[in-house]
Amino acid sequence: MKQANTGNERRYKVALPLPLRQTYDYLCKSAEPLPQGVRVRVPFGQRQLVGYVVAEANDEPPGFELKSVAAVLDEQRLWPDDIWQLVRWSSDYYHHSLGDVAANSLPVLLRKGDAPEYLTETFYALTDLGLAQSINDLKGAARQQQVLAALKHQPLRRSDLSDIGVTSAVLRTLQDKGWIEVREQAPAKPQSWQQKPSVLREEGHELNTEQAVAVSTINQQQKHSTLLLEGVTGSGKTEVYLQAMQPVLERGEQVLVLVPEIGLTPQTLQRFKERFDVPVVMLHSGMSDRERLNTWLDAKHGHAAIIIGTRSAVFTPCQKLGLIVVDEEHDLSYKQQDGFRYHARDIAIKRAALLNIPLVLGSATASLETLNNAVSKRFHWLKLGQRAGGAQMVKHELIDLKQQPIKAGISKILQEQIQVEIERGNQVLLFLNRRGFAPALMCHECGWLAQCHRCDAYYTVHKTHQQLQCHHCGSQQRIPRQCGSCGSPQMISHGVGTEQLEHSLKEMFPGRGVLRIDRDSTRRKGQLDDYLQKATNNEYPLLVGTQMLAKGHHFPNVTLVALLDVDGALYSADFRAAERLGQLYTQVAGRAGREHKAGKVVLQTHHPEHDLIQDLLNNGYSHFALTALAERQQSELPPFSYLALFRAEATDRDSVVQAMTQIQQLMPQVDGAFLLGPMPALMERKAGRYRYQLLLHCQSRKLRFQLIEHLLPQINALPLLKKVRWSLDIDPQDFS
DNA sequence: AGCACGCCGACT
DNA sequence: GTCGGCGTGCTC
Repeated sequence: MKQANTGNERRYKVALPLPLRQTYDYLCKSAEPLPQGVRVRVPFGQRQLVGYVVAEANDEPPGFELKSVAAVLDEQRLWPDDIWQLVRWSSDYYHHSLGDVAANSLPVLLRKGDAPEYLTETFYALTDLGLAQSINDLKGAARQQQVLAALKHQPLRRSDLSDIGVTSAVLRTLQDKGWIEVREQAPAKPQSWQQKPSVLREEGHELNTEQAVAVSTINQQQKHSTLLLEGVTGSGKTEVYLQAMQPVLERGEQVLVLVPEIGLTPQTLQRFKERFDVPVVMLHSGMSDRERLNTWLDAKHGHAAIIIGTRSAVFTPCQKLGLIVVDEEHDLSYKQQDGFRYHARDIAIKRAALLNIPLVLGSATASLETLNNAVSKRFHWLKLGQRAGGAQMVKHELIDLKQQPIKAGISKILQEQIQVEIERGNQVLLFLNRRGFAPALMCHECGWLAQCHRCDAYYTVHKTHQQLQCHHCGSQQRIPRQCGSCGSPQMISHGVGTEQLEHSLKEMFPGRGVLRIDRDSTRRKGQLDDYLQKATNNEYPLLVGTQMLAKGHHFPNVTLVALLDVDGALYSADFRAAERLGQLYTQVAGRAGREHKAGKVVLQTHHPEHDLIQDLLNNGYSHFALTALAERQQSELPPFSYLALFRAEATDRDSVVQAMTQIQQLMPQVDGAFLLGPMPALMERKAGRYRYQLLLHCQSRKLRFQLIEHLLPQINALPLLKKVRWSLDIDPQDFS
């Protein structure tokens, strides 16, 4: 073996997990050059960081003394080629620090420098001496006899032995005799699933024509292609996924399934496990760091056949990946909203292209980006129109709030309809996207509204805690007894939130149970699952909830769903608001009347004549979305242009505006690109900071890339940009 | 991002 | 007199 100090000293470019888009040079002695991507522990200022080798440096060395790598953590890079390429591509595409992208793509323990190994566990095993013992010679020692018998086939964990009643004393005795020994080893992995005679545990369901076409189209793909599987709730998307996965698994290839954050339920996992006799693993936020690393290793080494996970799972290495599925591809949780602002769906598409494998995007309410790709034939477009299992189609109704008496946000007509349904023993689901008791506290005498001191927003009234809360910065205070302006004691709440809705429903329908599901009522761990279970079991006739109730849950007994207030989305400053309302409406409609009951969806609005609403209700999401797409084309918005959003915030307004103006002035005049702003964010002041934005529109991704690459070094050289907090968002989804 | 250095207010 | 607030500047 070569001595380390006989190696040559080389200089390396190292990417660090910082928001800085630059590498740092370090020296390292080794016989062979370090491969790209290898983790190194390096001194950085006063601390030590885990960095990633980018390349051996061959430029002019800097004029100061370099530090040396403290430890080389890997012999080879941790990522297989496709993931390493994906990491590099993402860093370019999002103009984000390579070190931070690399760190984000790894489980926490690897980020911190741990070895990419399963945690070893303590096992007890027979020694050669122990193996030679005749068990029958131990007639007087039943426990010892039991241990020897148990260990005869394989080593066991301490906990396995405890389970069969073995005490430490017995083990000690056997150890002293030299018959058993303690071994540190990784847990045994099951026999490789690729060798199994059949990957199926149970046969698939019979497919309708559309499903069968979808499955066979997916299975015909020999190389990379993206397929949009468009189907309303209940049309049997999951069954298509399952049957499309079967031949992939039979070839011994893995499947990666991405799901939205809250869509990751035990039921999802169960469905896969019931169908396939292969190892299924899940990556989600509830797992410990160690569990996540184990799962990551299972995927990388091919022990896991099906890998299900949320956004960050798109970077999970796989030994032999054959198919990627992105379920509910329109879901916002695929876009990371801070730091490395990537979109997991887009990265998944890139990954499938790199691996030359098919990718299925599933949604009842495809995003306009995806829909446009389907329309222009870049994606295969597979449609499931029928509701599987014969569930009946839902009816819909618009209630014009202008002509209605309203109580706690519920119109008279709606109240009557609720009454009818609950008397029949059915459940009713009411959506209101505003938690708390009321969205404002107002003085009855002078109209003064209690406003957050740190944000451009009103306080929300929370009666249960007797508090005013700001939903934007989290500040809270006691409900004042007097008006802050005229001193009048007549303070009244203004508007309706879910908390008030719950109270009012209890008064309107005495003796009927009301279950409220929102962030406030489900704060405790496990509470959400518990409530969802109670809702599914028909324990409450009345269900009240915010958006979090809209996705992925099946309430078979719900026959009436109402969106209490959709006006906000109709005249929003955010050009995506209408698309989201269409998605919410369609998702919610899918909640009503499944199984064997007819369902109805009711929308309450002051603008029943609004084109968007009319289109949505009369022609359905697809038509609505195509109309919206045409409008986007007219106004050159995504997906017909490519956006980049510069955000900046600081405690004083002038610095922010000036900083943004300086960026604006750096921007060259180019055909096919224009810059909008500086403009204040939708909420100009939040948590005591002023926030401004600059929006870059480009005709092509290439132009956007070039412009930003041109701008970034200049921006970094501006002194004022060091005084404000700024960030860059590629393909922004949210303009708040 | 951290972490240190630095210069101004309420406390054992 | 000091502890600590977060503004500013730097990290190979």
